[in-house]
Amino acid sequence: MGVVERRAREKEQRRETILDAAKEIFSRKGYQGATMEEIAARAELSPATLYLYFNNKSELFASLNIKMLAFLCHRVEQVAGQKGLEPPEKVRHLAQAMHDVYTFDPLILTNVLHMQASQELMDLSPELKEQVNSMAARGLRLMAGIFQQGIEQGLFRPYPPVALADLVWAVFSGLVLWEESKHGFAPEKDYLQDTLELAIEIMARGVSK
Amino acid sequence: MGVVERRAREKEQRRETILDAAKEIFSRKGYQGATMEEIAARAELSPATLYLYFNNKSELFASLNIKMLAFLCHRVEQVAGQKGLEPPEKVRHLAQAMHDVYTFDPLILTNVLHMQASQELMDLSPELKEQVNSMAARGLRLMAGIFQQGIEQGLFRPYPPVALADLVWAVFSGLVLWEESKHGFAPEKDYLQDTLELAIEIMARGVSK
Amino acid sequence: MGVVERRAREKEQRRETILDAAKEIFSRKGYQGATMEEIAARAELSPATLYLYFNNKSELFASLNIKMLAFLCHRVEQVAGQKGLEPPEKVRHLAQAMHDVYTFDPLILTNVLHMQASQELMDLSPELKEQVNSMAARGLRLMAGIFQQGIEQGLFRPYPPVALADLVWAVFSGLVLWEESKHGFAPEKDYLQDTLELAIEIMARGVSK
Amino acid sequence: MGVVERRAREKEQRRETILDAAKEIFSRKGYQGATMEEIAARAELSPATLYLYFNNKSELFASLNIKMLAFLCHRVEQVAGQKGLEPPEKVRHLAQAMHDVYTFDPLILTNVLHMQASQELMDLSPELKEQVNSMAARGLRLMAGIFQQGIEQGLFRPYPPVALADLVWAVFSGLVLWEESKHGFAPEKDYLQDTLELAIEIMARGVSK
DNA sequence: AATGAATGAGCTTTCATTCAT
DNA sequence: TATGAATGAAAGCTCATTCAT
Repeated sequence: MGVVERRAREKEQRRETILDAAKEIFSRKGYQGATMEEIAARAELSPATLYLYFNNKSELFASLNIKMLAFLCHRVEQVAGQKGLEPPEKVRHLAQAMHDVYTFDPLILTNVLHMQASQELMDLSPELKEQVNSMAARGLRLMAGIFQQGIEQGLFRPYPPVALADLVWAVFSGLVLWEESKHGFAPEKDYLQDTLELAIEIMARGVSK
Repeated sequence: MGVVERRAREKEQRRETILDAAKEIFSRKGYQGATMEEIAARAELSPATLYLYFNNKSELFASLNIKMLAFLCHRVEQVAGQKGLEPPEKVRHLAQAMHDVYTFDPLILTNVLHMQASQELMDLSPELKEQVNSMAARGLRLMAGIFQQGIEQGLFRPYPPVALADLVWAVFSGLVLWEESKHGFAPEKDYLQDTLELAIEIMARGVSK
Repeated sequence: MGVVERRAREKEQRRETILDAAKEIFSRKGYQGATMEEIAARAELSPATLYLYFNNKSELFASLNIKMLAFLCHRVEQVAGQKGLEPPEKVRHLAQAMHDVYTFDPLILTNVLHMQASQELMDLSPELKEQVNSMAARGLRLMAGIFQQGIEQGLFRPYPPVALADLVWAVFSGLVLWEESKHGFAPEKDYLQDTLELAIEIMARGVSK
Repeated sequence: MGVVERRAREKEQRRETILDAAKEIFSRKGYQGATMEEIAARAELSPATLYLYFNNKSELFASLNIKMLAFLCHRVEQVAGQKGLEPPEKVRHLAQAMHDVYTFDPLILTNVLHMQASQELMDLSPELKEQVNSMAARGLRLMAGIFQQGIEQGLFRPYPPVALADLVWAVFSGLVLWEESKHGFAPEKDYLQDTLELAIEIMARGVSK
């Protein structure tokens, strides 16, 4: 492995460092509240350096979201692609997968949704925009597919599949927001697990005949 | 009806105009993203005029939230205070009430939660801070009370009532976020009703023995 | 005295009310620090009303200074015009007169000097500008006259009279500034008298052969 | 002399450039009247740049005053510490020292006194506040010490030493204000020297038995 | 490649001034 | 005559972004 390769790996590592820092700051302060300077400080770099890796603030944010969406898609894909699993089982696995995602980073969805909501404001390059959108769509399509399969096998009520995917999304988002709300309302942590279980049941219930 | 009265009514109306504009903008852009200039433009006023009615940006935001919380509390109170209604019925009514609130303004909770999350950053006057917090607490206490009553009557599983109130909150927030997400993912509107029904069932299920 | 006269007197009274309020506020906050709103509040009037009596902030300030200068000139005139008084006596009386002025309003000179210093910045009407300048000049001329007389009678050293008048001014200003400085350095009040006495001596000493 | 050193020196130089510009503008317009934009323009920098060197307007003003007070303290210290000098001589030297300070920058005291007067209004960091106050106190203590010594040796009348230091201060301030007043009254420059001499005599006279 | 330094653009906020009533 | 309400203009300050080194 020559110098070129090492350089490339180093560069990739820096990128990750920055994305990690960005995740931390964007999560805590929101997109508008975060400053490039603060992200740079957390990454132990100068603000100017960030611009060597990302064209501007919104592309940094977008790249972060793509990374997170990729992880989410990956997990959902695993579930969707699992052979020899009945749809109801898959739904359970799906919920578990989403819980994993949530555990991996509780703020994924807050961010992703925010990205979606204000996409028109950000001046992303067309490629990035495309990437974000297609990835989000893919995640939903995968989820919808699971429910669709169940419907086709006559196991699920024929709720329009998109709506069900949205339900997953919604309940999951509930968890996220709920988590956030605790800064103010402060229930005990453990009820998250209870809530998750209920959410799984809802999903299963909502789709099984 | 003297001049003074008309003046007072006009003033109150302006306040409402501003709060409406603020709701619109804060909802779309978030607290940090919204600018006083934009809010003023939407209210068809000059930015300076906003400061005749609100001391600063955060107090405008806080006032908006207080108004929304007041409406929410009012509705929940109606349900909680309804005589001759069994707790399970009340839970159904509660869900309906929250749907009303949601219909009245789909963005209530997004804002309120954001307010809770970043409260420490805003330099609110102590009075306003107190008002926001006590109102939020009151809303939760009312909801918790409904479940508590059910538990005491042996009709509900003894989930800690706070957790249940949080569940309501969480699922409801899910609806909100879900709604938001549609800016990006755009499912059809009507599924909201389905989701709500499911949410009602969850709540009933989660609490009935 | 008809209605017209009463109206005129009332109007004059309002003017005085405003000038009093202005004196208070300008003294405490300085020209730039004072706001029309604060002055209006102190005069128990609306800001708009101030503009019925004065064209703008600087003319209000200028009018105030003219009033104060008038009082100062009046006192100095009394001393200068006193028959049968030898110049050395007159100097003593002059110092006393200035002390009276100072007692009447300790901030006269701070204000007047500020006015002089930044005159070019204020957009005064030519008439007001003229009035302020001629009044200040008259005050100095009167003081200079006293010393001049002494010199002509061979009683005072032939210091250029303007310089001596300036000395009076300077020492007196010292008192003013000194008073101001006490907000920070806080010596006891009574030493003002001592200092004044010394100042009188300086003045007498500086001019007597 | 590495890059780091040169950077540091350049940075220090910029700071000085800004302080010089600030001195000029604050002196002419006063604290409230001066604008950051004007100061920046004079320093041939953008307003934003000022904030790289000073946290805000009041800290810039405070830093300026600290610098000036430091110079003043330094000069007074030299006089106070001079061995083999009788108190009366020291008073003369003190007056000369203050004249030096005045020559170095005629506006030192105008600024410093203004700072003292409105200190409570400015939101300085506690450290800066402490620095300004302790430095001003130190200057006065040094001056008072000189007179105290004379009193203890029975050479001066037992005027409370603080009052005497204040007298020095006051007369000196008179010079400053007087200088200011000339923008309006414009006597010739040279009389400053005469006035100074008289001031020296006052001080000597005021304190010698 | 990395950064210290600089800045233009924009935001919140204030205030002298105006005007309809 | 008096004023409540409104606002243009400007001030302090922040921050994404650039550029010389």
